[in-house]
Amino acid sequence: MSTAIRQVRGRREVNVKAVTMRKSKQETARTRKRIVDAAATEFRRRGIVATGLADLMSAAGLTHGGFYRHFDSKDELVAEACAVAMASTGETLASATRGTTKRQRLRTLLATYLSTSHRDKRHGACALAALGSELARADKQTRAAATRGFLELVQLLADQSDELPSELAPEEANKGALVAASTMIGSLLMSRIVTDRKLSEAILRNAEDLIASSLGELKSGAVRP
Amino acid sequence: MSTAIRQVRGRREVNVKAVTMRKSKQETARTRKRIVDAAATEFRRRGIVATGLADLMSAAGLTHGGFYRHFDSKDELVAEACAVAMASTGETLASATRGTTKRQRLRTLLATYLSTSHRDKRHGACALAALGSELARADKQTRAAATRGFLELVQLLADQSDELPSELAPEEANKGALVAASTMIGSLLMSRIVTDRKLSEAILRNAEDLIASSLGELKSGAVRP
DNA sequence: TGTACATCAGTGAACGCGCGTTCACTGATGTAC
DNA sequence: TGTACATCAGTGAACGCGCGTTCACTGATGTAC
Repeated sequence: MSTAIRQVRGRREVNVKAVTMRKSKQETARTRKRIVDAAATEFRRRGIVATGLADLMSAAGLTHGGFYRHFDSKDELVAEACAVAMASTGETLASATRGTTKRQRLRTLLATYLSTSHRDKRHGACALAALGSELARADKQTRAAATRGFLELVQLLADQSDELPSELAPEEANKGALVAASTMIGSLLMSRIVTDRKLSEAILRNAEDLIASSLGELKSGAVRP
Repeated sequence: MSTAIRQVRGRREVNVKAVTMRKSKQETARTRKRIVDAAATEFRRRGIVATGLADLMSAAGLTHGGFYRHFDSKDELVAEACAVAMASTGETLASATRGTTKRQRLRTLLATYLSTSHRDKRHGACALAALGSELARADKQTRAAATRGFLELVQLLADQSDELPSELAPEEANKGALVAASTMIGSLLMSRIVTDRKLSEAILRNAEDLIASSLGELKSGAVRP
């Protein structure tokens, strides 16, 4: 197969160098992406510090030596993997709410994030809950990626309560969403730590209910004392 | 000094063997406690996986070889250190509320937990926020210790809203406290991850306000729709 | 188009290092008589 | 009380291992003419 591809390239090389080059870069980029994706999965499964580069590279179908053709250091990979993990959670939530009515969206979003399957499928879960305490010690780039992902989650929640009275400052409007996001992350985290199954489920269910009614209240324009 | 102690023991040995033995065990126990305390501090500062036993032992003023006179494995120490860290957070919160009026207690508790100094002084901070994602991957004993600490925090919060209408089931009464505890942990965690100083402070302040008014609402007996 | 050379993604051995754990040893303390 | 022996907390060297990183090498691909 690789021979065939080579021949095709050979025929085209004089006329479409740019395209050929782009194709080559694309293949390298694809490998790089495979490594980042494997990292996003393995870091969330086992933790950042506990996951070695050799494990990671073999999860991506490569040997460890090739790592430094793509990254300057493990830290660089951590930052990228974190960004990818955050984006994939964002997409999961966005696609879960797609096709539901505006009214159902908040409930669907909460039910997805605070589900037992999200709790148990850690390798694909929200990186903030899966890696939180390690992210707090990570370098600036990684924390910046995590911050962006967090703000996306806040925004997604704020979008569900945009029927707020317009006289409220946008900062004020985001207040409930900011706390709701922290509650979701904290609840998912605690549901994983706790050794009692019923308690674990109560944490998730209660958070779901309280956020729904709390943001729902905002939605109907109720003002707190 | 140790010679003097020995002489005293020498004089007593015939009559009070039991006491002499107890004294010896006490000294060993004190050393053991020093190791656990150092671990509780260092784990929270650097993370569990990232902290080596040699670092830990030298932080306790010992060399690494003596570790296994006190513990069977690192995991055993992790579980104990986690329990100690959780207990110390409980004491910090309890002593902060001591001397304040019943009415002020919730606010004081929230202000203490969600303060920037708690955010920044990680080595003495709440283990659930400082070690959360590592605790979720820890063995059963460690997670059980974390669970006990979490439930204590929940109880402490529930105690501030014990003026609830009595017809509510105790389970229902704890619902708000359970979510409030998760919110506090999630907020403290996120305030550490985020790269924007103002955002970090907004996370803490907003959580404080919303929990205060949310549990305060429960306190006055208001019923949600 | 064919040929000679350059590039560079990927391999696998090797680097020094720190990890958790083990062990022979020490010396202070406790025990027995 | 004094003496001989046992215990055991603590030391520091050593174990095998996996870590992040480097490097000489390979071979497929791309480039130049």
